[in-house]
Amino acid sequence: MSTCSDSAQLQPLTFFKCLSEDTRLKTLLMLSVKGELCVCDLTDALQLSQPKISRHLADLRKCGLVLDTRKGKWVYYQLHPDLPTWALEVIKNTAIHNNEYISEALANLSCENC
Amino acid sequence: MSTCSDSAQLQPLTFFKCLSEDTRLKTLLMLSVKGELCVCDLTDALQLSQPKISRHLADLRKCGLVLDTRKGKWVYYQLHPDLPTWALEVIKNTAIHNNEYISEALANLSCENC
DNA sequence: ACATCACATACGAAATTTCATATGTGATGT
DNA sequence: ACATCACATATGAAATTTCGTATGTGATGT
Repeated sequence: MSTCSDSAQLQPLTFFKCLSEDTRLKTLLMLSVKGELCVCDLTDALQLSQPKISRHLADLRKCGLVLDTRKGKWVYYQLHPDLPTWALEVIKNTAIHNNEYISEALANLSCENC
Repeated sequence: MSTCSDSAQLQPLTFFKCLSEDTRLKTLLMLSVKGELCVCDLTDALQLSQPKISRHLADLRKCGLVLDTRKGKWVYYQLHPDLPTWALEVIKNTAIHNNEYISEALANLSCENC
């Protein structure tokens, strides 16, 4: 991912580059299903190292796809409320029709998020 | 693009990797608008070298996103009729809401395709 | 038979992306 | 003041992707 810190309107190519990597795609689909998740939820769900998750979240943040909110020690991520409708629909549409792609990760979440 | 010659069901990650490159994304969006285009239409529209277009079309073909049909000297490409509905909707949804992204390329098409 | 046209593929160099390791930061507890 | 927890970032090596040049293939025309 090239760092796309252009605060301009979301370009389709930028958007799809964000979706073209396994960790980022699963993160976005899970957020669309779960509403919000913290970094440690994602490391549990995806069974990946914390820096790896963190780096990809930074990419998504720079492109404006996710919004982070600090709550005490934890940082919670959600799909960005200002996401263009077409982009949000792509994410939701993909999540709904590809359940098996994220079902294992969702199952790894501790029950408080279920 | 890794050559994804798996004839299995289209995986979301595979699909979005196809959409994560400028030439491939514009090609798919144009095909969704125009129905079918030959290689030379695409070189004209995108102002790119023939081998470059051809290589990306091969990627899209291997992933099952496009279908090619020979008509005399020309090879025409279209979105694959067996594309899952969710994937087709992603492409159409993106094309409709990002007109400016492909408008210049569409304008470069000779009138027989307009 | 030969040339040409439209397109496909091989190959290697260059650019980009990914990732693990190491280090930094800010908030909280003692 | 110090340790720790949850997370962020820098760096460089490795893997992957991209692209131009050169070459191959099949169909058509002469």
